[in-house]
Amino acid sequence: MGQIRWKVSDFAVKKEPGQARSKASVQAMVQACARILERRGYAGLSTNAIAEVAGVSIGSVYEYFPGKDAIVARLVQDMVAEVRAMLEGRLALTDSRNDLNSAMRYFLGAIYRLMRKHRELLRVLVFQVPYLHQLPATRQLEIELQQVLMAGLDYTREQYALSAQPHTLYLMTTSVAGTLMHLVLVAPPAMEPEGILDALAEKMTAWLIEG
Amino acid sequence: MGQIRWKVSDFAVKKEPGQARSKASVQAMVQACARILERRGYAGLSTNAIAEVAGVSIGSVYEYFPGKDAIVARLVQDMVAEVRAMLEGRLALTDSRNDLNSAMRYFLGAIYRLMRKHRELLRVLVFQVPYLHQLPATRQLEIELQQVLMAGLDYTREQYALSAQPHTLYLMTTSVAGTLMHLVLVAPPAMEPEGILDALAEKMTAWLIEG
Amino acid sequence: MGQIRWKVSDFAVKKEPGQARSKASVQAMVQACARILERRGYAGLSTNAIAEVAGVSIGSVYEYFPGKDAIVARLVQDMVAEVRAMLEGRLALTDSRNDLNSAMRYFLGAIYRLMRKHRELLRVLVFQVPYLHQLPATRQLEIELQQVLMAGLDYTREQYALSAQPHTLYLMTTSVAGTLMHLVLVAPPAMEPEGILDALAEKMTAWLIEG
Amino acid sequence: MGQIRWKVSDFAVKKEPGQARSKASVQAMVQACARILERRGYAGLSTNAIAEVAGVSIGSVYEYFPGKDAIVARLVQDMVAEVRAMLEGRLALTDSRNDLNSAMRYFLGAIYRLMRKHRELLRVLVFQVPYLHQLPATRQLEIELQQVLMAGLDYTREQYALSAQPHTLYLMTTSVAGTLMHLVLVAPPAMEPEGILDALAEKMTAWLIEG
DNA sequence: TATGAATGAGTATTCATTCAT
DNA sequence: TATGAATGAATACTCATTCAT
Repeated sequence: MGQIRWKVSDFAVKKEPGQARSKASVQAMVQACARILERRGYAGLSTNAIAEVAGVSIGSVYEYFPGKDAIVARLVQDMVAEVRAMLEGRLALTDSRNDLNSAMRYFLGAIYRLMRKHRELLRVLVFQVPYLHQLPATRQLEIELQQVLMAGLDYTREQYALSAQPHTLYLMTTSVAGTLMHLVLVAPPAMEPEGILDALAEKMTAWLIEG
Repeated sequence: MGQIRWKVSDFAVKKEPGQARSKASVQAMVQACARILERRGYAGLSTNAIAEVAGVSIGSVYEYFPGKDAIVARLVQDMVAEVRAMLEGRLALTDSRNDLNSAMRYFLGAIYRLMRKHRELLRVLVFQVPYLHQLPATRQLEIELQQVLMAGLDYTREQYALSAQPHTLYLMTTSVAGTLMHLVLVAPPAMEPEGILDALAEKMTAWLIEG
Repeated sequence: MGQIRWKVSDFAVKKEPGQARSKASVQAMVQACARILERRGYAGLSTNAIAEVAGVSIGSVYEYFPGKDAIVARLVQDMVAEVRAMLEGRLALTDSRNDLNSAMRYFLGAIYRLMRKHRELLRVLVFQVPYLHQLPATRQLEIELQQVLMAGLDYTREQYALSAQPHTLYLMTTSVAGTLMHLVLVAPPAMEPEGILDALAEKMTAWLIEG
Repeated sequence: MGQIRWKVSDFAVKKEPGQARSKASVQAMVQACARILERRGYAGLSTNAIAEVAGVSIGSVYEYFPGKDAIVARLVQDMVAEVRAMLEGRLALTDSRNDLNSAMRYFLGAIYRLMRKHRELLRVLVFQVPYLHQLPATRQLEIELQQVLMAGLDYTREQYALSAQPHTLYLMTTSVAGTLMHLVLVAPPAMEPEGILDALAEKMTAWLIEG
């Protein structure tokens, strides 16, 4: 019977790899986990499969992780780190003083491309991993995205006469998330995304300025 | 090993129940499926569990369904039928000629309440059932929602000077979906939904009218 | 890591066999368990081995028992039932009024022969099964043996001028148990048991009569 | 699959520790083995656990012992040495010429207290370690106990008119063993042991003198 | 000598599915 | 039609043991 509640320890690592060889093994397991999720889905993920694809023994898997879910958690953590690094890099380069709409469009595009890059993995994580929302990394990402948004908002508020209503920030995040998710995971490839992102950026900017 | 591709026959019924008793059995299985999904998640769903909860023998399950996924498919079909019935009922009662914003708000509220009612089941279906988007009923629902929206749009277009841009309809559906999903499945109960739905309706109406 | 505390449910049967075929399967599993314990010891007992020796599938084992310990518990239960049946049969046949020493010798011999019969199985149960003393059947047997002894004592007390001291009954049971255990499980076969049982019966009778 | 026959080499040490540090490591492993047996039982004993509790590496364990059973063997050896030392010390202090019953009582009490001291460890060794009776130390202890008893008997035979029958010595050892085992490992703590030991000593002395 | 990462055979357990009754 | 006993492939996880450093 599948479990329905998860303990923090399900997602914790057992032992941090010390030597270089250990680090490589752990990395191989996490990568193997990603490949299997993409190709076989969460139901096709097993510790034995991870060991095989990673080229390590099953014993080594349990040396470092208490079970497959901890490897998934680590994978999500790594992906969140990638998002964070990308956002920080972009933020340093951006100058939203000139044009709020351009800045908005720029970020939407960046996030869209990152999601596209991990399309199949993202699909499985979102639509199949039952505990995704309980993972520390997921929770942390949501918090950080809010902070980035709020910081950007405060920053630009000085430049523009921003008059966002109370719920606008919430509607923005959920709307953008809904659109990007559909665009990346559901919409047919035929649907041209650039125009949609243009329109989305425009509308979001309008929400910010006009309230 | 979990499968990654599903055939149409995985979701088909084996035999339509003829007698009243058979109908009751099938209904019991579908209801049992719903209860187990809510309480134990997709990983906790098994054909044996369905038989036990439904109070029928495991043999009977395979008499009517090729496997558990066909029962899930049937459950989704029933839920889609419920949505459809609700929407049709609402549409008949609504007169959007008077106030586009009120009509919009009215529908958002109706959908929100229906989603709330099936909160936990919806959560499992969306975040755990790997083949949800491949189900005929799911695909059909998306098409019908589009049609309802377009029909409503055509109807109201005569009343108002609607000037929606090419992508507006797409952005509306994805934004509304994203907001409702978050509101129902992710947001803390403390977050007061009525105000958010007010704001959402207002913004969506504005998109329609102002383009 | 091996467990150190056992729950009652570890020893309970999952489902009572109803049909004749089921009963035969369960009996085959219990017999297989006995054969494996005799030949390979408790460390060599596994659910897979039980299934193989019993000629049933591993699935069937778990159909009726939650694990191997429940099968061991059932085996002990059956053996206790055999002891009980033997004792009751002997008691009905015995007339201790004539000769207390003969009656004592008679019972010691009967118990000794039963223990001899299950020599290797008994050895493994006593010296290897960690939870033997926690089993309901074991506890029950101890209680019943005390009762039989006390009843016999009360009965014979009327015939003889029995003057057993307070601790004599306790010393009798532990001494007899110690001697029989050693005789059956430890002593070399060369050691002629009949003479020892004669001497033991004589001494135990003396304890009873002379206090 | 657990083994059922043990070779002498399973219980032999690989290498005698030379330096002081090595001696300390070996001692730590043996002590760790005792602690684990007490707390987790034989099923909870593993070489990895021994290494961890002893604070040495798993490699070191295999440097000095061929496996966990050799460590158990060494532990039993140490315990037997403790019994031997205790007995020799007691024997030197005892003068059984004055009172045979007092001497008997004295020894029973000494052995009882030693068994009490190692109660839980003794329970696991006796009821769970499958090869306990095959261990050289165990065999040696049985022989020595017989010798001590015989020597004491010869010595006291000169003082008293001892007329023990052929099997009396055997019955004494098995009865005493059975009673002490039950008193230490099975009987509830409520059962007052001193009175029982008094009665046992009295009866055993009587066997010696009266035959 | 000492370390501890890595190995992999072995064991418990589940669950979709079949088929004799 | 309905039943439910039986099957066995698949999966999670442990632990004795080796060997490169």
